[in-house]
Amino acid sequence: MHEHHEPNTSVRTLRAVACGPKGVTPDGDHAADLIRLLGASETELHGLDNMSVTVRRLRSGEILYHEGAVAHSLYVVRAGTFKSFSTAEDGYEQVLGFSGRSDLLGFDAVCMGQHPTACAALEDASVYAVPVSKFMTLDRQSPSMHRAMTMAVSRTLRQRSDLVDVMAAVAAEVRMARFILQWSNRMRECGQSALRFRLRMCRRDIASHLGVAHETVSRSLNALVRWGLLSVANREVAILNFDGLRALARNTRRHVDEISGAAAAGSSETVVNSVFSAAVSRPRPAAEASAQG
Amino acid sequence: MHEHHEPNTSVRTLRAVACGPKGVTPDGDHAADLIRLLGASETELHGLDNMSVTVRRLRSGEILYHEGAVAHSLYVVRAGTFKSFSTAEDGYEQVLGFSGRSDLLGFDAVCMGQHPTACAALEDASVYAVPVSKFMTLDRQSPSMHRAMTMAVSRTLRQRSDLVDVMAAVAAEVRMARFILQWSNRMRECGQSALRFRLRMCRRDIASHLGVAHETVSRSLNALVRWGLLSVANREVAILNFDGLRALARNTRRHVDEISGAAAAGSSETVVNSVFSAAVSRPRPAAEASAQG
DNA sequence: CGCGAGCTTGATCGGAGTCAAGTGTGGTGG
DNA sequence: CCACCACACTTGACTCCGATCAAGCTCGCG
Repeated sequence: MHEHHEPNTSVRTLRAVACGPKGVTPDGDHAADLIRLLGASETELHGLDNMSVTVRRLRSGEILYHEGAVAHSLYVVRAGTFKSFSTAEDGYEQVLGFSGRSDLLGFDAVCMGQHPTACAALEDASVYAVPVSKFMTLDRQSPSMHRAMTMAVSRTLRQRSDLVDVMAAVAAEVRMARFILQWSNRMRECGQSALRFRLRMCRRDIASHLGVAHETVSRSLNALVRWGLLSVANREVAILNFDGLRALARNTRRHVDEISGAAAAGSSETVVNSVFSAAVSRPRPAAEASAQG
Repeated sequence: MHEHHEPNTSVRTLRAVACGPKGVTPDGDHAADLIRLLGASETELHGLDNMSVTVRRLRSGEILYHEGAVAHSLYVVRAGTFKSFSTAEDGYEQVLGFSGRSDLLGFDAVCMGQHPTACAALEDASVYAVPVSKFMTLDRQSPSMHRAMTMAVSRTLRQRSDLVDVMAAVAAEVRMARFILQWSNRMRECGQSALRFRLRMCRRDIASHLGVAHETVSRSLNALVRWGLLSVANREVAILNFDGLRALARNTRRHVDEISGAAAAGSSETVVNSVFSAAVSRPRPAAEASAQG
């Protein structure tokens, strides 16, 4: 299960990749790349030589860090996709989030010195590694880098809220809709198509992420397809009706009105509209709403 | 709904509060207090005079910041309890977390310049407010403060994972058990009793936090009482069987074995043991577990 | 080609959402 | 001090969604 195909490739600097396992790294270049990745200006690149920014490459399925492992570094995803997860005693794996390019990993370890969660690559991937000690004094060495990293941390926190948003939905189809929309947003932020993309994770991981059984993931996806909102082929997903999807995602209650009934009976286009309107115009007084402020 | 009882008291420096017990207090002392609260050493207190750390007091139910509000400051809870939440179009309120003494609030706003979530005081409370701009250059002015704040951010991230942990549980009683345990931990960290405490939030907020209906919160709490794990009187909670509670909280699947049946039939003590053992020793092969690494 | 993992589909049943009353409980004002 | 009200909380009944168990199916890979 946890095979390490080529252990010697797990940690190495970029120079090391090019020239051999023991090469010295031109850290400055890495630091500049990292700043660029994080979207900050690179006006201040002096003093980065001793930043010790290294690159680590991982194969699909490889572990970036284990749960409970001592935290040496923070990571910024350079390529590929990761899943963060924790494992229960009985082996149940709770997926806490998926991370892609420019996402920060491992920061939740800073406060305890060890990683509270594990992280694994879902495909061949690579990350920048920044030693925690370096991060702490980052502001003095490179304010722009510090600024960028701080932003990344904040973004991480925000993404965690998104996860809650997904799990908060009561109906399985709504969870799925929200998940697809979140993934779509991420794709857009990465400059890729927001309407056609490939899910990098298996159904089981999605299930854990959404808090449903993996059979339910299949059924929910199927439902969205039947309603003409999506087209799904394996892990390839295309959004056919963006507004309809968003309307569905807005539902906060279990019963998704008559959507399922009407849509299941009819077929495609006109049905889509009914889904849209039904999901959008639900003036139900929202008994569950608490405006206690 | 959003009444501001005394607008002039909402934001003030401690100096403004000079009428308080200790008389006039310069900002530097605020910074020192804040560092102390965050648990850092206060070896470097110079250069804190222009830190602009202010104190804001809130009444029960008052909003610290609204969803979408421009982010001026970060906040560290000095006293009281807060809830972070986002509001859906239909008025449904999703509670993202509860925060207490020394918790950091508002950091998820840094990456966008405005608060993605709202925050309200659940009781009379007060916070330290640190301007975002100050935070960015904090390391140069006060490394120890910077260190402490960074730790706080990391802790915030960790707490968000805890929330996922709560919502990930399938059975309602398990969610409740995990929630109670988390709250117990917080109480302990604050130096208060981990076995007896008062929930500061209403059932409805708990429900939103756990991702269940508020009626289910009542029923779940009741179930824990019936099983002899807890005693509940209004918002006062006492943990009667800590290990049993933890055993229950470990369940990852819907069916909590015969706990409910056996416990509902019998009464208290011996039942507790059966709950304990039943919850602990469940060697079921965990079909849902994915050890895909 | 065959194996295995991932994925889909079907059948069943129990838990929890929903609706609907009731029962405190705290705050306000007469 | 009590009446009153709004709100928080509890309890019951009913229905239905989704977890669970159980086969098949598909795809990728050795």
